[in-house]
Amino acid sequence: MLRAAVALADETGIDALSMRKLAQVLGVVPMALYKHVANKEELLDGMLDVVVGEIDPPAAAAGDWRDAVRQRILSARRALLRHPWASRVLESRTAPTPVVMQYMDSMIGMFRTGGLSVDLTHHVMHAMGSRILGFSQELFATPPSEVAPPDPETARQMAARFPYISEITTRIAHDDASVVGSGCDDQFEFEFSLDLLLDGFEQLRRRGWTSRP
Amino acid sequence: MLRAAVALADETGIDALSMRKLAQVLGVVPMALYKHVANKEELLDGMLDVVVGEIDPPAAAAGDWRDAVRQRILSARRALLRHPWASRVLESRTAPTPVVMQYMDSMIGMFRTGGLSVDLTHHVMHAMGSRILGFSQELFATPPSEVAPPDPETARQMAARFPYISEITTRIAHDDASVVGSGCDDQFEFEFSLDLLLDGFEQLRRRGWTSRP
DNA sequence: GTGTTCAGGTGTACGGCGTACACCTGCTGC
DNA sequence: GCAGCAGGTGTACGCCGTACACCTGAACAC
Repeated sequence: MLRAAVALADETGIDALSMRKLAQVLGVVPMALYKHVANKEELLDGMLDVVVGEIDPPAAAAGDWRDAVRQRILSARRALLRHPWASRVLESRTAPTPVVMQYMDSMIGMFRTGGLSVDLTHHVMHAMGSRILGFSQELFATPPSEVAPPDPETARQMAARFPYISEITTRIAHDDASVVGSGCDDQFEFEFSLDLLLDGFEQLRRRGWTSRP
Repeated sequence: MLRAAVALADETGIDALSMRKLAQVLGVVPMALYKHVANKEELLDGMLDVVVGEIDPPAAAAGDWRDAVRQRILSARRALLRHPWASRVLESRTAPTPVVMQYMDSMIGMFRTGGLSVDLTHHVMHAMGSRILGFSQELFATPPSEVAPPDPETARQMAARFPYISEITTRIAHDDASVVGSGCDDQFEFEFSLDLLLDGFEQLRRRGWTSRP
């Protein structure tokens, strides 16, 4: 049932996932689902557990702790990208399931094993935010090639009104003139800030940083 | 009408905000609202514009660019905290309104004025993510004192199952034994990662970092 | 074999939602 | 005096989650 729900959400989007639709796919009456989950929230929790279950376990320790963390987080990212609805659902949750807590715990363990203090690790986890689960909420990530390129007139108005934005967008357009797709390289952006954070953490660790001097 | 919607969401929460309820508050029939907004999405967009409008404009440049950015982002944070629903609604949006774009543009301007290259600024904006608007998606931020402290037995089970999590939570509990409220200091956590990022950006700027060598 | 239990499927119904569509009202400018 | 129009009204549709009472058939004890 959870598999069916995940598959349905993958195919038709999370907004189209209703108890009724899911029941229909399963060839069953809507209320039958309630013998397996208490309510829709619990269904969503279960679906997230499936996704989190797809994340690779921590790699055997070798070299820098940052490599291990990086690798795992990129695995999480891959899982989240396979199920585009998962990040939005995750954001809407108010309490973590045991499966998610298990993941968080092992993630914390990777920092601790890397030599970060309890104190630093705590703040590090906060700083990572949703990145710990492989996604960052890019405000208004534009789905590729959704909007048609604006006509020259409105483009000129845009440039006048939002000079800094247009400075960046023209730079991007120029940079990947050779590449097929236009727009930002989400993977690059994700790794950029991930590495920035991990390097920052490492510097604090070396300095023996503490929040209470 | 937008003010009424914002006030209603502030009081009763975003989930309780329906076109019907809002109409009722305004002493009007639900369909009357559709003479002012095309649909509920547009209403939500308008409400966000109100919130974003509450953010202070950039402070007059003085000293480090980081101070100016920091100050503005903390102002955004205050606005977002006044309207707890705003961050969740923001996350659900797919396209920015002109008001939000204006804000983003001026934010980019602050980085550019600070001496960051177009290239660096672009990635910096991505790295900031939702922090640019004053919030970070803390996964599962626990509302203060929502859950009762678990009985000793389940606490012991928790500690056994999630050793690293409990290591941190006991540390937190110990640290603010003197303070009234327990739990994390969200403001501290926010500023911790904000400063970590800003300092990271500044280092890259000094080094003349570029994504295309 | 008979009766009990129970996991799990069924059918009906309720109250909520967003909103399409046709209609009405009262003010404005000519 | 009247057209135009901004804005409020009433009805209705199709969707949603889910409460509640009911049914079915297999597992099992005796």
